[in-house]
Amino acid sequence: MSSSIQITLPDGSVRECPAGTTGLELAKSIGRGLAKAAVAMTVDGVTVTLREPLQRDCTVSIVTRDTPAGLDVIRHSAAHVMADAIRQIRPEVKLWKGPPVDDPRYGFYYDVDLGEHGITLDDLPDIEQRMRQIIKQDVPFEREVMPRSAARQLMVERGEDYKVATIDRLPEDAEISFFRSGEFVDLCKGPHVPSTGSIGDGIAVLSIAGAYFGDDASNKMLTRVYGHAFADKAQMETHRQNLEEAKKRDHRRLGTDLDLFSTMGDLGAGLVLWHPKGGFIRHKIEEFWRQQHLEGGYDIVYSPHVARATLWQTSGHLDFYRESMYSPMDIDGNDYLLKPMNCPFHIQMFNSRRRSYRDLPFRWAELGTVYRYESAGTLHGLMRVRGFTQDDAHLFLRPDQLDEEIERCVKFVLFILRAFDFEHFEIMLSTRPDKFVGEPEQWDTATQALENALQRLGLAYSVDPGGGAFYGPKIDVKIKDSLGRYWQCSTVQADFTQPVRFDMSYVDKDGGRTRPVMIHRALLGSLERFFGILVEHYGGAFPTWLAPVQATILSVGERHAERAAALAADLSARGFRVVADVDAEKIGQKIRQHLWTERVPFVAVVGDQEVESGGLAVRHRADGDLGAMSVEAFAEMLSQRVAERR
RNA sequence: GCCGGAGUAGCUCAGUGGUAGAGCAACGCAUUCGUAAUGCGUAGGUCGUCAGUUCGACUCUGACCUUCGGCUCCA
Repeated sequence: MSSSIQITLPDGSVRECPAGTTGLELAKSIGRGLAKAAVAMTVDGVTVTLREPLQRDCTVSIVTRDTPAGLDVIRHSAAHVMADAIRQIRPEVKLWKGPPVDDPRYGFYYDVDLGEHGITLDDLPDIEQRMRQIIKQDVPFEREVMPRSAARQLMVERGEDYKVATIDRLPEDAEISFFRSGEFVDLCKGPHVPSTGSIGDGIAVLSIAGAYFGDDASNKMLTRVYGHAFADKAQMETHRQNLEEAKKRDHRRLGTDLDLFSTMGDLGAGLVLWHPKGGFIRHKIEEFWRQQHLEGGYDIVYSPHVARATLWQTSGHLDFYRESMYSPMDIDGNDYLLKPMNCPFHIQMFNSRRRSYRDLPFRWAELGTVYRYESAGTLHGLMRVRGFTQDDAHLFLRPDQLDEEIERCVKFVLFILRAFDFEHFEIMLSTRPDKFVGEPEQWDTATQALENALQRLGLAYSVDPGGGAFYGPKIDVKIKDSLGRYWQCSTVQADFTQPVRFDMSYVDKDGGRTRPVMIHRALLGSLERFFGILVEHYGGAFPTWLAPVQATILSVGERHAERAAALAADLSARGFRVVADVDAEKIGQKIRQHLWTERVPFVAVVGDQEVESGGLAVRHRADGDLGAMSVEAFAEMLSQRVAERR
């Protein structure tokens, strides 16, 4: 204690302190404001609790509550306090784990086992109330290190079976630490805030769900309680508002409100009805898609919805994914299956005649409707369905064409997504799974080709080890929905395996037979899912080029009805989607109806002034009042927007 | 598939062991109005489905279907 140590701070300054100085003391010595905002500290790169005494020369930065690292600590501590609260209400509870999570909806959870009588939504306010009490009591979080036997005994005594199991699974040399706050003690690496008061009042207990012990579906299911914590109450309030806002943008809500689609019960789960307005938007998406493919060197092909089981036997689907396919139907004594993928058909097209190296690459694209028997519990609006249309394409290449074509595909993906105003995606490189076909060397080559493409294009990506398809590695692009969930849309997959299974070949320069390489790729992924994401992305307010109705002409009074109808007819004849509203309603009501409720991009008002001038008073949903203009000017404006796809 | 909610009018929801209500939307009438809700009226429901308990079930019980929040899964 007598000796002093040198502490280097983030600004480079060095402080001389007595050895054994704690983070709390250090923070106080730097400034009161900092001490108040401090929740943990990073010592030589390792984040620890502020109660930790500093014994050696080191570099220290104080972690404050408003930083991502600080919030992580607050949320972790809040999880402990929540477990404490649940334990006070239900002493028989057995705890499993309660980490902070990186999810926009929730900050942390705790998995608990409550035996016969789980908790219900009605219990959540009580838990939150109890948490607030514990926070108010400002109980210190104290770290304790114990030998394995003592740690085990403590958990056995407290009936924490899951914690005992956790201890038993810790490696031999692991340091076993606990954090104690009052009566509550939990096996934990930490770090935690110095005392429960530091968590603050920006907390909430939000929802409950089931979760498997050990994240393994063959294990018992426990109760997961989700909560959130922020640096302060105002941020928690903002978060609640964001959740409300996201709810309003939820594609299922908007799909009903705007009459875009439905997934009504009698159809069967996971099947979608596209209503006229949703169908029209899909039509525009498909139109754009076809045009871009034809311009991009693709050919458009079609294939049937069912095929004989033998085809799926050859492709390997029956061996690998039978349980994800709809049951077979008996046709003339043969089993037929609904297609879960389009690739075997395109391969059959390739094999339908002799191919030359001169013809490659083939780029064959299809909007192919596939059926997959997804588990009932995973179905979700348009995002996860059982019948959907893939914007699929298969490229058949000479091996030397692989690198270039992969790069082309990835570029195409980005171009298409950007056309729909998506700028933020998550790119993932998925490598060889445990269950795979083909040769490891081929996998390496293909993985390298994918990685090269990402690097040449300068794209940030992460690696998902073992996340590849059974036939090859892939690049996946995910898009975020309004609730912060990521959904996979685009995919580019290399495949050396299907060509072998289907014994594909082309005639090479020297007259010999060579095996082609395949790329599977989808840009939008599933039209259903993409549409769902698009609805949320635009909040139902589709840009002019996609909007089912681009403009509504509103008559002010009865004497303007004829003129309004004529203008709508005129603009319709020019190829725009324009209707007139000549109801005897007030203009404010009509504006509200069309611009805000139905989210039509433009309204144009026709009253005495406009009848006289022959023009329109135009207003845009987002850009506001655009003033009076002639029909020609308005038509020009619409054309401009459509041409620019906005 | 698993855990836990929910299903009443087109939508959002209230309601009770004795065969149902509100607001918005729809429709009709009146109003003819200048940029985010005009008034009055009418109509609309086998209370998810099927069984069971009961004198009687929308209400209680069970199964199933659908759906919501997660978990597992996602070629």
